[in-house]
Order: sequence, then structure tokens, then C-alpha cells
Amino acid sequence: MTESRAVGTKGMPREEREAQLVVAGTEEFGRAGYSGASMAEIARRVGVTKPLLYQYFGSKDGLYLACLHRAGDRLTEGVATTMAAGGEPDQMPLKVLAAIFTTFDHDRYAWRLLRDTTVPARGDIAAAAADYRRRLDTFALLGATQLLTSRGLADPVDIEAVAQVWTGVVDSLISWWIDRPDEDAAAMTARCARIMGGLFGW
Amino acid sequence: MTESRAVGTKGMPREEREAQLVVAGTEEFGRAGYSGASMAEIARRVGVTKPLLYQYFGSKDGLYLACLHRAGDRLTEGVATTMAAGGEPDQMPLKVLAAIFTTFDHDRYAWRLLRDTTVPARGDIAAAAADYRRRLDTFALLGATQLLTSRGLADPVDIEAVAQVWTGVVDSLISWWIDRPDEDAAAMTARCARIMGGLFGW
DNA sequence: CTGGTAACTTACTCTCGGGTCACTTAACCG
DNA sequence: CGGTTAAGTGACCCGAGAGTAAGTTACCAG
Repeated sequence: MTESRAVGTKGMPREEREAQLVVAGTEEFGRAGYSGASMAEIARRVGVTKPLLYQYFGSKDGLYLACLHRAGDRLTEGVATTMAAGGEPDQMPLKVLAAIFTTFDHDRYAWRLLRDTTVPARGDIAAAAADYRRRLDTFALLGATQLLTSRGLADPVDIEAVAQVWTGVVDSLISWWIDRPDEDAAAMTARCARIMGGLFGW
Repeated sequence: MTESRAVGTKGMPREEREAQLVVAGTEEFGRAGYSGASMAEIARRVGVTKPLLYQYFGSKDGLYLACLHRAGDRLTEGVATTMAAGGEPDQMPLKVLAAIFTTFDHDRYAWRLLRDTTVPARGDIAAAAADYRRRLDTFALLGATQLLTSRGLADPVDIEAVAQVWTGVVDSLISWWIDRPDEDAAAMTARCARIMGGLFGW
């Protein structure tokens, strides 16, 4: 009989519990943003209480940083690998999308942490998030430069704008995907390929 | 000598002060989101105190609704007019963008209120914002349908995805624009026309 | 079976921000 | 002028959520 005890150890190792809390935190932070998310709610989702959360992560910022680093590291790594493989400029967007969809198929809120505008403007979180964004922007800028120059567009400000719009496109695709849990990474990739082919002739 | 008095009337009519507060509120809500924005800060930006803000708008929700309605009404009206004028499907995106840029040239944060994810999930604000989004989504869906069917893409789910990505594109263009106050609406429109022409051959 | 430690909780404190009360000053009208 | 009203404030209340102190239970080594 596994009746859940109200008090005392429940026998779950710290490492495993921490992983649960990071997953729940990522979803809450991704859904409501840093300022809108509640530590008590995150603990409740996992079935524990706030003090344990604080014992393991120290503070709201500590938990957020743990979530952010997990998301940011996986994301930058995946994109870096894809970009390093090279290929035709107009094939890169789809390849990058495929990598992102595959990486985050079961963790769709993670991407949002990098783009959370409700984090405090100063501090560790802002610095870490800005760093991840800078790295991703570098890739986006590289891709945009290759794509636009291959089309005869050379204005560096245009390139910046395209790079930023690209991250926004990823953002909306992921938001749309979050609302459709039945669509898996492969279906999502196929959909994007079909649309880009039809709309842009890529 | 116009020394600012600490107490007593400063001689500004209610209507004018309300307008100032709505402008300041729109910027703060747009920047930090509903949950991240502070009423005291909004009052401070205008040079008054919280009680006056509450006397005029009743609550945080009241102020937010005032900002939201101003933004939403202007936006839906502008887009409706543009869409009603008709034209080639692949010319519509640029026309709509031009309308949005012109309408919100001096009020760039307004768009963000419609897409604020930090508002409480229930209540007047959520309902009003959902209603504006629904109206805009209808236009986006209409445009996406025309565009995709003209390219031989008929999957209704694809169309939904494209419509949502389109609103995300507008979102990122406006974010980019907010960071570049020197770029006016005409320059922004010209940039988009150039990029779309180069990238998609539209 | 016993002592130590890791996994937890109950029941707090404290700060910040939404919201309010009672009051003060200026403008306007007769 | 004097009285009314609109514009405005300082100082407060209160609830929610971040963060904490001290205790409870289970597991494990000897």
C-alpha cells in the first residue's frame, strides 16, 4: 500500500526530486513567466512543499537559473551542431527547426525561458538569459546573412531584423505546438517543410 | 515660475491626466506585462501618486482594461479597414503591416497588450483580450487561407499554423522596432517590403 | 536496536504591491 | 471675498507570495 504520507521522507532521492522540480518549474515559468509563477504552485505540482524546494535550490532565482541552464544548454548545443553541419542557406531554417522540435518534444515550454520578459532587468538571471540569447542571435545572424546575401540583400540592418523575426517565428511555432500536444516532432517538421515549400518555394 | 507643488491640485483636467496615465500604463504593461508592472511606478512616471490613479481607474484591472481597449480598438479597426480594401493575397501582409506601423508609430508597446501572457487566466481582462485576439485571428486566418490556397496548400491545420506564425512575425517586428526609436513607420514599411521581395519574391 | 542523516512538513516572518481613508490645496462661481 | 468642488497627497491596511526555523519520519550502517 503506497498511501502518501503527509510528513517524513517519501523515499525519493534528491537528484530525482530535483529533476521533477526543474521540469515543473520550466512549465510554470514558461507558462506564466518569472514574475507570474509561484514557488508554492511549483512545489504543489510535484507533491512536495516550499521548504524542500528552497532547500534544494536556495531561492526563486536559483530554481529559475537551473531551469534556464538546462533549457539554454540543450538548445544552444542542438543549434550549434545543426549549424556546424552546414548546407544550403535556404535549407538551414528547416534543419534548425527539426533539431529544436526533436530536442524539446517533451519539454515544450523550455524555449520560452530564454525569451521571458518578466525577469528582473538586473541580476544573474538577466545576465544568463542575455548570454544564451546572444549565442542564439549569433546563429540567427549567421543564417540570415547567408540567406539574404544569397538573395542579393546586403543591408546589415535588414539582416538584423530578419534574424530577430526568425526567433519570433520559432516562438510562435512553439506556442502553437504547445496547444497541440498530439502533434509530435516529426509531424511538426513535416508541416513546416510543406508550408515553407508552398509559400516560399524553398 | 512653475515649481511643482507636492500637494493640492496641479490644474490638470481629469480627461488629460487619464490620457497620460493610459499612455504610461500601456508602456509599463507592454514592457513588463500585467503581473510585472507596478501601479505606483505608472503613477510615478506621470508625476502623480497611486490614490489618484485608483480614483480614476478603480483598480489595476480597470487601468489595464482602459489601455487594452484603446489599443485593441485602434488595431482591429485599422486591420479591418485594410483587409476590407482587398487586393492580391501576397500583397496583404505588407499592407497590414503598413497600417499597423502607421497606427502605432508613437505607441509601439500597445500591440503587446493583446499578447500579454501574464494576465490572470480568468476575469474581464482575459475575456477582453481573448475577444480582440479572436478578431485579429479571424483576419489572419482569412489572409492565410487566401494566401495558402493560392499556392495549392489546403490543409486547414497548416492554415491555422501560418495564421499564428503571422501574428508572431508582427510581434517580433514590433519588438525590433521598439528597440530602434529612430526608425519611423515609413522606413519600417519600406524595410519589410524590401525583405519580403528579396526573400520570397513577393 | 540505536544513532545519524537525508527527505520531508508545519507554522511561522517579512516584504512588496494592490487598494483605501482622511485630509489639503487650488480653481472656479456667485 | 466665501463656499463648493475637483485635483491631488501622506499614511495607512491587508493579502499573497518569497523565504525560514524547527521539528518529524524513514532509511541505513554498525
